[in-house]
Amino acid sequence: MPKIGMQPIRSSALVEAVISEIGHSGTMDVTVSQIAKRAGMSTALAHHYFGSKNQMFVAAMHHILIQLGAEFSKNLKGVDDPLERVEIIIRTSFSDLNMRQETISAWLNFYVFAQKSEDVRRLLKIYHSRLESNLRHELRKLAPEKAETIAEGIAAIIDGGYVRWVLRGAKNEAQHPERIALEYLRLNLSEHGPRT
Amino acid sequence: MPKIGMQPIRSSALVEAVISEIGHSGTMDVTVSQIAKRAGMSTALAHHYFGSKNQMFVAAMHHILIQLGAEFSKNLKGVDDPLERVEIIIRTSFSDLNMRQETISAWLNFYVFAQKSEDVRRLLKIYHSRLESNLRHELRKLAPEKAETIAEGIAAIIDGGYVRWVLRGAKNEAQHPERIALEYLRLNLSEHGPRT
Amino acid sequence: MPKIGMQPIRSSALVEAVISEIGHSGTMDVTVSQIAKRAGMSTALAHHYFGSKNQMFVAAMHHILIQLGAEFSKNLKGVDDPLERVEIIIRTSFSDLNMRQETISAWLNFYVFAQKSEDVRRLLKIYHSRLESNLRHELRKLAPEKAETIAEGIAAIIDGGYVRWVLRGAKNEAQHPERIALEYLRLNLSEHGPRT
Amino acid sequence: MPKIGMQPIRSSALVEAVISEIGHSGTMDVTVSQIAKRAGMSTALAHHYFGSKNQMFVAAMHHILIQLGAEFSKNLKGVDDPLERVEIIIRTSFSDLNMRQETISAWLNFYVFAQKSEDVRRLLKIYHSRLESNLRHELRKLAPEKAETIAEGIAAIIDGGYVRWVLRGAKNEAQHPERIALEYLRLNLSEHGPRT
DNA sequence: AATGAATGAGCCTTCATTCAT
DNA sequence: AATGAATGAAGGCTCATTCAT
Repeated sequence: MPKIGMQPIRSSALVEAVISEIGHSGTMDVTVSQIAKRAGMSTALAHHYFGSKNQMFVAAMHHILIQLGAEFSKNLKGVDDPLERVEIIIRTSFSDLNMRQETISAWLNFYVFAQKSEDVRRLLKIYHSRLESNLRHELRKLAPEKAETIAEGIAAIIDGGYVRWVLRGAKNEAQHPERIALEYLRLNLSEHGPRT
Repeated sequence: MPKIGMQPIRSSALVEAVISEIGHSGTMDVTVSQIAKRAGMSTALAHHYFGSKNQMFVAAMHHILIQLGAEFSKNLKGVDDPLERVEIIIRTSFSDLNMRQETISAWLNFYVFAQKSEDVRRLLKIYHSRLESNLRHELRKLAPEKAETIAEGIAAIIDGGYVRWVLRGAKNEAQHPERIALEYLRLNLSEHGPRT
Repeated sequence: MPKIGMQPIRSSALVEAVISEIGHSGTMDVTVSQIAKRAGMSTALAHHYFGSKNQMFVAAMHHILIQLGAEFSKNLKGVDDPLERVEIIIRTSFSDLNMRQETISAWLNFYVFAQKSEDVRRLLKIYHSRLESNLRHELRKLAPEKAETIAEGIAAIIDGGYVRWVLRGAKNEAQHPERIALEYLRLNLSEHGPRT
Repeated sequence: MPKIGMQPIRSSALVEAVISEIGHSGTMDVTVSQIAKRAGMSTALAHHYFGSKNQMFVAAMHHILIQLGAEFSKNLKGVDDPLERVEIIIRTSFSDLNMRQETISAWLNFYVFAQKSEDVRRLLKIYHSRLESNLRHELRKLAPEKAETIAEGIAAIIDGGYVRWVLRGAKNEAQHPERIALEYLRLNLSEHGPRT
């Protein structure tokens, strides 16, 4: 009596194990053993489902991006005001979920990994373009001639914020990247056409 | 009397080889073999001078930071105007030398490595505090009540800029982080008290 | 269901290979490769089962002692006469099995190894105390006031006998340590109270 | 101005370093580095004088034997009584100098090494034959028909005594091998022809 | 579906030894 | 006489991956 329908269960257990393990160790130097053990299965089974360690990483990256995308969608749903939408994008980027040391650590590692894995690089690029195109789309309505630049600025502050947040043990609310990004946005817009 | 004074030569050859090798492969998954070969010596000699692979990495990080610090010093020498000094810090951060894919790649990898190596973490922290304290020092003269925030913002744009620059193959001058950072600075200051 | 129950088979194959390899080479400078090859498996598997070369040695020592203990038990079973029991202990110590160059060589090496390995030192001490306590127990019935000394004497002759036997290639029956030990015992007892 | 006549100084420094180092570590797994450092010179110079690590060991063994031989000669000088001579041999074997953990440890290691090195094996054999022939020579005057056996017995107790002494941390004077050996001698002789 | 068993390949590290000076 | 410099060779150990069951 073989169990059926195990595949999705096993897969997501593994994906979460990958993220968790990377987050804890801070590196991608995690063994398939560690991952499999945390996912509660043998290494052989892990390979059975993913074929290779590499693909486990890719799947994990994919998972993070899907999840992040879903979070964006959910928070943006029903909101029409452009400024509000941009602010939501910023706030979501720095949500508690995304600021967890574990997540950022995995994220940072995937940035590095992208330089080796074509697959991950592609995933990241897609994610980046989507984020920026979203930003630009709204910003064009707010500050047409600077939209591109502001979008890139916000994106840079987001990425830089992650990196610095995880590196600096101490958390200083005054230096929370969310504040920085929102302020950056406000400044740009107020210059263009002052908002109250 | 034996052949003498090889140590500094070998050491710096190794350090450069480490950076170069990490830069090329994009990962810290480089073998001591590769490093030693690129530095033109045997792995045994590499170990003789550094004791372990880990310490080669630490030395390389150290080297990058020292070099960066020197570049800052040089460019800032003789400049007194606070605004000018901040702009120089930004421009130096994005100098051609520092924007080389090789350097940034190594840099990014060291960020990750910092989560494993106490030594590297310490080095990074020192560097960060120095950079930020420099920024704050000048910014207090320009915008006292926002100095902290602006400093953090600039630092975030710098780090985010690195990450995104190396990730995105294509270079778009409009999105060059230097422009973003300078504009960010200008905006903040012009709001505070318009400059000529 | 995988091939199962290999562990004990592999373990004992390895243990025997260790003893055999040490016996042949006369040193503990044997590589894991040699051991694994003689045991018919890869070095990786050897490490899988024992974790480290050191533990292979410890396991081998353990094995020798267990085996020796079993031999003693077997030969002593059902024998009640104290003198006979002491003689059996001596004879068993010098049984053909225990006098094999291979075994003694391993034995001698473990003596040396004990100075490095806490584990082996403990094993040896336990074995020694057990042997001596056995000897003393019987000797107290035969020569109460000299039991301790005789026991130590016999033990010394046993250990010295091993060492000299393996060192001296030529075997001279007149100098067989068994004879020496038995004679030593006889002398001590005859002085104390003549036997029939 | 090359220094002249350094050779004997360097040699004996090295020989002592070898013994010392083996004694401290309890193994022959000492590196030429360690030896050379303790002898206050470079490894290159150590090789210059001895050619190879192996020969350093051989020289050290040689040194120990020479020194032991000298001790015997000194103590036996002028003594004519056979019994007294045998007792002196025993007492010298267990002199404080020879019972030092360091010495015994080196000694034990050389026993093992003898199984690999033809040179050391030869040295040991010569030493053994000389010791035994001395013993036999005297014992023939005391107990002609048992001389061989007694000699071997004493020798076994000596070697066994060393081994057990170094193994057992605790020193129990009642179990000091010297006492055992002397008692063994007395017993054998008293049986043959009682002495007062 | 699942896993113990097994291994090839490779990596870091150590070390005896040689050489030029 | 003396040593820093340098390396080839080898060893212990790890790990991703495959396979038989």
